[in-house]
Amino acid sequence: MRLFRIYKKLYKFFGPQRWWPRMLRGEEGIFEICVGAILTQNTNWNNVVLVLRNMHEAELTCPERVAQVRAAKLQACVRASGYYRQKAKKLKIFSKYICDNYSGKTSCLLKGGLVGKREELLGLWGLGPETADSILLYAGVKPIFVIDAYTKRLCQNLGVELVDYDDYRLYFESNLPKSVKLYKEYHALIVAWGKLLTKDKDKALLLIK
DNA sequence: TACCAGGTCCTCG
DNA sequence: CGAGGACATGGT
Repeated sequence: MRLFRIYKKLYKFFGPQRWWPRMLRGEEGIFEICVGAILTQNTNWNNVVLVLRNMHEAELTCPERVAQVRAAKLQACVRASGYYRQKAKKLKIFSKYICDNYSGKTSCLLKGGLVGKREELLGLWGLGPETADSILLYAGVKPIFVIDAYTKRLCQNLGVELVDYDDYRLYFESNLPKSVKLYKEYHALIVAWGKLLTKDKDKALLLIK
């Protein structure tokens, strides 16, 4: 298993990543993961942290509050993570979905089937496959492998060229043990590797040889 | 100072 | 479909 061998190398080099990073626990912690997953779309995590702090101060830590807060106020909170009008709208839509269908309990993600929930999330405006899968894996604790831009770059360097998002996902899922813990850690390690790739390309490539 | 960051949606051919 | 553009801020 080549993918597992690479995983072990990355783990040995970078150590445990402890994803998903968050300040809150319990119900609010689950919601915070979903919010972060939306905010980090094509955006540096540092900017996301600024927004999470704003939202915490504004007590926007549950779906009910986000669904009800004035759009202009939410936009102001979200500004630092970029695309702030779109992202405020995405947070509203996701929050309303949780409120209307699951009584505002983001922990609904922990229950039910993976496939059904994935379809629901993908049906929401603003949630594409990576965001939906991040939510399912890290908030819903469901065994689904998250594919991001770095994962595709890793594949490129392994000589694996696929087209569709799901083809990449199934490639990882079918070549690794089905484990939430492994999927969480591996995705986080790939991001760490991706960052190294931009800083020191030779070192990053050597690491996966 | 350009360029990039843990994507997604929309439009047009 | 698929390519191309829009969305936006903060760090280096």
